[in-house]
Amino acid sequence: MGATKTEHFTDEQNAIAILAKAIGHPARVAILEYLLKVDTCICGDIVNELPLAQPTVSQHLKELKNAGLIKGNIEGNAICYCIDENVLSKLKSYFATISDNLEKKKNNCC
Amino acid sequence: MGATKTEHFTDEQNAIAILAKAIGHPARVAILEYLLKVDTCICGDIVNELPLAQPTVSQHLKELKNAGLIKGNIEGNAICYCIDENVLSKLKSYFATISDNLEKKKNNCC
DNA sequence: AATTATTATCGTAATATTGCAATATAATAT
DNA sequence: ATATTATATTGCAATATTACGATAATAATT
Repeated sequence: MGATKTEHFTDEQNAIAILAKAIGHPARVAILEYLLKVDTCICGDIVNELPLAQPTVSQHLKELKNAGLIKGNIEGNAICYCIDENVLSKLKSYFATISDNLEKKKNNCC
Repeated sequence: MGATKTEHFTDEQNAIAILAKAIGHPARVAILEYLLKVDTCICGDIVNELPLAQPTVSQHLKELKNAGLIKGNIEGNAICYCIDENVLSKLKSYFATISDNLEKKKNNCC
């Protein structure tokens, strides 16, 4: 035991969980925010921005890519990473829906 | 090694990461969605809704509570859990900001 | 061809998460 | 008081994550 029982949940639940899990580390939040900040997305310097060793950063980038949050293009020598707009738009509407529904209900029982 | 280097990131980055991490498991996504669905929030039956044993569900609830996503009130014998509106509103605006900024930039380099 | 720069992968240690059986706790009901 | 119901905690095994040094892979530069 110890492995997540993915098969018992809906595809949407798993999809949201995968995205949230990928964001669930401050280094990856920092990477996303950095990618958002810089105009161009030539991103070799993410390593310099973060207080982590290069292999660690590379691993975090890989996880963000696996989750679908970022895309990477080979740019000659380096690699150009950037956020996938569509996925973030999906997260935006997911949390908007939940928050708006809560607002509507206002069952302040807790 | 192996522990997250929390101290190197900003408070906001850590806060978002903690929330996202808590949502980063399909069982906890399912719990949130269930809490959203039911009108009242007397929630002992979450265990029946999920394909997991009672201690496992209790643990997931604890993690959601630790992250601040849900609140719990003792309701006589049982416990009444419900989502913290404020925290979800915070997530809503965080992802809305990112998504809207991306939309504005439209630097489709990847 | 050798060097340099950039990113990825491997291997591994430390730590965290997941899941559950067994047990404990707390409130209600009998 | 005892049984019942609802939830939490403990302890533990299986698995996953985090971090990094060492090394590999790839492409540009000299």
